Amino acid sequence: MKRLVRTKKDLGNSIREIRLERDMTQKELANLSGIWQETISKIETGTANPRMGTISLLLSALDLEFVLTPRSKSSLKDWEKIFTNGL
Amino acid sequence: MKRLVRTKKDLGNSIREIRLERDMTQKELANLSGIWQETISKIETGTANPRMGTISLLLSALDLEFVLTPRSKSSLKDWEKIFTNGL
DNA sequence: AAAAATTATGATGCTTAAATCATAAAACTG
DNA sequence: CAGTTTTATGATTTAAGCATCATAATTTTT
Repeated sequence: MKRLVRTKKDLGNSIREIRLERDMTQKELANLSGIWQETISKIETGTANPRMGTISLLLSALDLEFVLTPRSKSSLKDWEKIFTNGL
Repeated sequence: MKRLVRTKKDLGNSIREIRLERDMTQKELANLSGIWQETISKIETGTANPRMGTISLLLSALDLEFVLTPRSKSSLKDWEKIFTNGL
């Protein structure tokens, strides 16, 4: 399943999903990545606005990477997302 | 051509490449994204460690997105990259 | 080469990410 | 339900991002 990441909310949701798929706790991911559990919590909930360096550590710990691609068309138009919270 | 982004250096290189492919100046990208030209310069050169919010604005301006995927195997082993600067 | 445009760099100020500690809240487990 | 684990939150401190202005260095154009 393809995980698109455009916003910090997307990022947090994806990281949480993947972490859980692997039966990992935030503490375990924290140990692996060198990022604090508290920080991971804030990133996953979308509270934080993490730096690229922090994101890199998490990607590395989860053995993930970004692939930069042209945006796929969304089923929702941008103006519709204003109402559905999809953006 | 697939652009892998693992580090802030990767990010800067990719953004610059794509910007140039589109014959865009940093100033133009700045106007489009709302990020200052000076900041874009620092991001492209890998000097800065940008926040996800900043990255999002650039992705949006360039109509790009990240796809989160398992890491592809590199042709170089990690220890080799230490010598080739590939990391 | 001179002029113009583009990019890089350096400083300041404000804001905030992240480390760190403490603890509260929620979700499991026996 | 009590106890444990996991996750969330809040405060404090330090470091750094980003806006902003100024200007230097580089590249492009004429």
